[in-house]
Amino acid sequence: MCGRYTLKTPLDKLVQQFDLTGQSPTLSPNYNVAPTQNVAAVMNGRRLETLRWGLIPSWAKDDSIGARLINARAETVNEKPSFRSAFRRRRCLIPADGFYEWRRLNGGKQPYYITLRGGEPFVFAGIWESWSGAGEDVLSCAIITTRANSLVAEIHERMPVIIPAIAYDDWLDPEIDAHEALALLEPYPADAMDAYLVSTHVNRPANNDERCVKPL
DNA sequence: CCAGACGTTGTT
DNA sequence: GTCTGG
DNA sequence: CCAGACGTTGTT
DNA sequence: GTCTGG
Repeated sequence: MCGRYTLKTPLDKLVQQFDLTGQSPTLSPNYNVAPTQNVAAVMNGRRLETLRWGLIPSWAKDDSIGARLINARAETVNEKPSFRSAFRRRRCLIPADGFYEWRRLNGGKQPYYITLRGGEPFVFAGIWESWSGAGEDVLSCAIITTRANSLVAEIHERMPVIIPAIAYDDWLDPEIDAHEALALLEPYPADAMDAYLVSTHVNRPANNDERCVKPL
């Protein structure tokens, strides 16, 4: 799955890499992006916006459900009531430069840091929703997961969907049909990725520094 | 018809 | 809002 | 994802 | 054990 990631690439590089338009929110390097926090997302029109990680369906009575809807399975995202309308009409790209997965072994857990080979920033496939149950509207999002490729499978059964640059426009286009969007949800090639063991420093969401990504 | 759920992961 | 279960 | 709380009454 | 919060 995907429950933590990093975004430490400077904004000017993201603007260049993802053809961002308009005014972007300010970003500071984040080595430990965690659920319920505000995250940067590329919306249709290539505008960078800030959304809460953990999707709050429009019908939710309160926002607490969002903490549990941090991922949506590619296999069912077009069917589940919580995700279906967002998947069909409100897709986004969530920039990152690495993500963490925990490997279970002999009752323990060790975190690994996974990046693209070369360390370039990339984007997760995301869906977003607007919730107006409290005073102001809350925009929130979820990251879509799929089966792990051969590299990540050594660590965990699932991994986030990474959208290749050639598919950015299609993914963001609300007019493409669900079938076309589903076809983009494939595991990223293992031979284009790297993974290494890191310390449990990253376990604590408040820890946000270089030690999170330091090879063990 | 109305009531109640609506999610993923991992573990058993 | 929409679907499933009773 | 992991970390941390999880309860009431009454007193300071 | 289970739920909430980050």
